[in-house]
Amino acid sequence: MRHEEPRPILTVDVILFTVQDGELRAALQRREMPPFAGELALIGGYVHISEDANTLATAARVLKEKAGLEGLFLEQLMTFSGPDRDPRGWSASVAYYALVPATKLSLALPHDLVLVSVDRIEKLPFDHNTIVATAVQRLRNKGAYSSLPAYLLPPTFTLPQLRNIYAEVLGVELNDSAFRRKIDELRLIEPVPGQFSKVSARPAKLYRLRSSALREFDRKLRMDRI
Amino acid sequence: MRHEEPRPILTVDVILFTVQDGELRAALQRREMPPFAGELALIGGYVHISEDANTLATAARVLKEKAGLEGLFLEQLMTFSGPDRDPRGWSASVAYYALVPATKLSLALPHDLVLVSVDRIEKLPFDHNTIVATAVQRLRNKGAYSSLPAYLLPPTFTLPQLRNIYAEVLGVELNDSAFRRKIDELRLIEPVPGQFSKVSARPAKLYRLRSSALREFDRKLRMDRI
DNA sequence: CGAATAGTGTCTGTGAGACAGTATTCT
DNA sequence: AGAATACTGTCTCACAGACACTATTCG
Repeated sequence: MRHEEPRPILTVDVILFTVQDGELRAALQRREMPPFAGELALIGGYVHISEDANTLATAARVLKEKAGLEGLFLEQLMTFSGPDRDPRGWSASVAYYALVPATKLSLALPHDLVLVSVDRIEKLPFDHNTIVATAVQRLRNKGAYSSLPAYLLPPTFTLPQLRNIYAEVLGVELNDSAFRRKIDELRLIEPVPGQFSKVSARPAKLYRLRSSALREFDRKLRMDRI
Repeated sequence: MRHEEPRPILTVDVILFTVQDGELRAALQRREMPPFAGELALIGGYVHISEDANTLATAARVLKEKAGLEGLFLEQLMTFSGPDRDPRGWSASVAYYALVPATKLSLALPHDLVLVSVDRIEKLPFDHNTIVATAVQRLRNKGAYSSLPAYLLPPTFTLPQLRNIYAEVLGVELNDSAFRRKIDELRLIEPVPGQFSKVSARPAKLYRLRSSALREFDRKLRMDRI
């Protein structure tokens, strides 16, 4: 019997993504407490068994308490574990990733949050570099066959904006007419009647997601031959 | 500060899949210890922080100790958590799924393991019904665009066997010539020179996976319109 | 008017389903 | 020979990329 073994530490980490200035960026926060106090790391925290219904609730609470953000797309990534990832001892961290439109973020960006391009992230404490890399991979992969990138846009958006956000997430250029055809077929979005965006040369129709739920396709949007 | 809060319980559960008699089945085991002693449940156990390098190692150890199986395809599914899923208190279970060829299993099926069709699983303790349902969904989904179903076959197999295992995992019939074309294009497999299977009317060429790693495609094998 | 961006129409190559037809073994 | 299963060839339709073309606004 090994009932005497201490229990592992259980934490939650959140990778908060946004697209800003045409770049996919992740939010990092300067740690207040040890270990690694003062260093930039993922937003995270302990599971509070007295108040959290599950680790998803922990992630949502941590996002609210530490970044002041609510109502975001939030999904479990995977769990990272081991004896050495945290100096306090054998630990497991359930990682979540969240998507926030840059517009929502710019209203009130918390002072201690830094947005860093995912291609320019320095060495982070714990195994946070691995976690971020895994999250980026998941986002790029899932972005190619789901409505996921749309959660990086405000509730209403134009077709060029949608195409650009997909292109930025996937890191490729997208054929405009093929993209329109595909999005049309999939019936992902619907026009907002009578509304036009006027930020560019010619006003563009405004659309919104037809359903707030994440939807997946059966083919990838961009099918680069391997 | 909440340092006084007790830590959550951390366990690992494994959904062991096989295809037997043309059915996708999951392994269940009668529990020796409370809670729910004597009931059928998923194979699982505590993380042993003194010996497990991470929860993947826990899953592999549990599979070996409780089912006598090693060297299987084994991948993390997701983590399930909450205050009520385990009567012992707030707990998190990192779920893994494993694939085993029926041939390997029939050599020495542990006495206390039961294989149940995933369509006929009764009420299980904990939240194990949810875990199994999630695993089946993942297997069906990922099976459609990866070499995953091949891990349900022995190291060498024929093309009809491969087609059947995909069809059984996906729950659909597959067009034979389209399947051959696709598998050929993807270069997933290579012939084993001079080897033939003689179980059916006409001997069939034997193949093996070209790489032991899981490979994904950019299109689903079967594209049922939604 | 021309620049810039939004949106449409059409040609073409490729890939997948359907299915007929051929090959090889067994009884 | 005929049944059963393995394998191949071909026709056709649908879909995605390419790209030219039209539309609408602004300076």
